[in-house]
Amino acid sequence: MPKQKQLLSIYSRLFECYGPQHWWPGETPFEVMAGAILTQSAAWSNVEKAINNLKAANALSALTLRKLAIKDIATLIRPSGYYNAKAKKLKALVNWLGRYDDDIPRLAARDTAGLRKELLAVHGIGPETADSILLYALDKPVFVIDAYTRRIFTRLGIKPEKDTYDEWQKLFMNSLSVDRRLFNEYHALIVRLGKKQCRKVQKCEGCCLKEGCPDYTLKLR
DNA sequence: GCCCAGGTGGGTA
DNA sequence: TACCCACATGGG
Repeated sequence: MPKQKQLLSIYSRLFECYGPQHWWPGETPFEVMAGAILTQSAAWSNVEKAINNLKAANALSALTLRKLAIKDIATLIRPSGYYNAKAKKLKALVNWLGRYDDDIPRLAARDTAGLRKELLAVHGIGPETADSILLYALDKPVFVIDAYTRRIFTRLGIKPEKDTYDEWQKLFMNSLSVDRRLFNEYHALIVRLGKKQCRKVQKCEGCCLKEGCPDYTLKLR
């Protein structure tokens, strides 16, 4: 089967099984941006706690975060883990936004490639975080690659020659139509499936995505 | 107590 | 370029 058909077929099966995911879980573009940093190597349940702390302190805006000291930001986002490192990263993000007067619609109007390059130059924003911001906060058609994507598709026998972020992204973006809604839903569904991975390989019932589990098939639910 | 979660940056060979 | 490691909380 051609790669394009395989990817669309997997997407259909995921969508039929789980339905629309309504991603990203965030009320404003800025909340999405902050969430993209806070969720780095962290469970979303912990990120929610951090975001709620920021909301309660009226600190979930670029303006407030620029005024706050790094150690005070760190205290608020403590539940998300790596709080000192992430406080610095949030500072870098809001300082960058300040160069555009925190005008997110104005940002969104700029070209995707140029924006991506600038995001990657911000401390704490790597390719996955940059693409999450582009797709979920700025509505740009880029495919987000994460650990789940690599793990699931490798086990399905679909992977690029080189195991790099850019190669993975090309695999999806060259095989699918460039459609932000498709990219949005597809990535959200991948995470939904990935989160179901079985923790006990010995008792796997077909849901496990871990390396070494003999029973894995893309048996959903 | 142990494992892991929607990564990234910095240092070393 | 290709590895290592630090960064840290909370749920299963």
